[in-house]
Amino acid sequence: MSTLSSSPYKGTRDYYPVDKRVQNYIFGVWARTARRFGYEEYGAPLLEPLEVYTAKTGQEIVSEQTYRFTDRGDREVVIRPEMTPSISRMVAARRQELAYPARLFSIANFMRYERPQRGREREFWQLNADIFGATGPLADAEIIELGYEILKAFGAKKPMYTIKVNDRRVIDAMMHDYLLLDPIQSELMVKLFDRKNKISNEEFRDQAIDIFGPDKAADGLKKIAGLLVARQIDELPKEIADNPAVDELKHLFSILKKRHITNAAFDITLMRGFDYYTGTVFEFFDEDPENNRAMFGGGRYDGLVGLFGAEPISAVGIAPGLSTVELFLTSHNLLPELSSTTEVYVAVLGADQLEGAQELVTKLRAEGVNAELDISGRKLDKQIKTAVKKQIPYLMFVGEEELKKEKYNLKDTATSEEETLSFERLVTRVKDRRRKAGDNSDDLFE
RNA sequence: GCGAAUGUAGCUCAUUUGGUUAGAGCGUCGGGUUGUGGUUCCGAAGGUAGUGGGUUCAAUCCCCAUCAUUCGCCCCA
Repeated sequence: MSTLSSSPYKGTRDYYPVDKRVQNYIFGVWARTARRFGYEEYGAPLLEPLEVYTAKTGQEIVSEQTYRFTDRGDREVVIRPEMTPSISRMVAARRQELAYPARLFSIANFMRYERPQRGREREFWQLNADIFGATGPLADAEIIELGYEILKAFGAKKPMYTIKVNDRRVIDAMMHDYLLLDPIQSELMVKLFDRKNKISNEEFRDQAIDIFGPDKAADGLKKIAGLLVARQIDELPKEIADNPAVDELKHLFSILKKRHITNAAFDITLMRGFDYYTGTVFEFFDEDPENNRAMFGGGRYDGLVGLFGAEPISAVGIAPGLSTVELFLTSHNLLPELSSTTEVYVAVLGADQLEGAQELVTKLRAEGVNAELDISGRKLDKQIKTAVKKQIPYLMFVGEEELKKEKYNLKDTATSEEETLSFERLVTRVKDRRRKAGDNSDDLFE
């Protein structure tokens, strides 16, 4: 007889209270920032019909990287691997009734059948924030600003990361009008650009030659070299600069500059997928040498809502992931000490005082204080150790004398400071701390 | 899907040219203190060495398979 394994399914994580605190902290910052920008929360089903994804995503991705099954009614079903198709479906379904521009966000979990790696799990959590029904650089800038403000709310400084920006139409112009590539070559070249920062210049050159073919390689390489020295939009070659998207990009950067988002820059090598993006694309990059990676990104996808039989509705969105943000916060030492949501641990001095302590805890709870009572009857030092281990901010001692005088010793478990307070003062003290700490635990559900 | 490394107590690691009962620190639990922890002292529990098979008189150690974790590739909606 074999024993059951206690480890979680491959690529998934267990969230014990200590982990859940971190998760709730991050979710709380996401939700608060999104609400501050006027976004309202929505929810969508965990399962979607297979067609929702096959319509717009590469076949390989849907068939090999999704959790899919046939339900009892012979329907092909997929566990959602992302939110964008679901929210596009929802917007299409109510396209006549929604008030535009519609600003929507959700925080949800997703599953992809992939090889787990650092910062990439099979089950993962994301914030999705999107604007529907607004075209142009103002909407694009707002979405980027939302990402910027989220990182600011975590305490991130501008030098810690950069925001790379490009435009799908600029990419198309570059591949088609400037490099004169056919669609198949373009796709390969896009992937090659995507890998550019991961491979050596020699490898890049050799693979580029393969794509161009022997006849056009020399000319093509010269053109690419010209592109790569262009760090500014103004330096782009004429064939690309004539594209209307370039003016919009310039406008976008001028808006970002007015918002003091100075760590955003044009990056011709930013590709970011190629299936449903139609305009601006962007990515937030961690600049820490230990964790130099794309954190999250987003872009404009004006064609997706129209796939659900409705007239097209423009859309732009951003999707930060939990594990990459957590890695960023950890590598820059931005994660705060998070204590228990329980605020007061009531230690009982003498087993015969349990009844009086119980009544007191009930009173605390009635005042809205999160309070836990030690019912173990153990010695005092054990009770204290338990409270400290649970990282409960306050410890309250209840014994015969305290109950008689109605004065209680309240100990701050972090500083060891202890003071004697009346019940009312004690409740005020606990609530003051809560306000100062900026309750970050469960306001998601307010 | 491909390549590499790793797998010994809850955690971090010892131990082997293959040889009695696999050790330590931290942690956990109990006690020295009948009202104060994060600093002491004493004691205890906890392991079929990831799992399965093979070689051998004998395997934690060598070989094969498998699973898991980590790193890289592919991919990354």
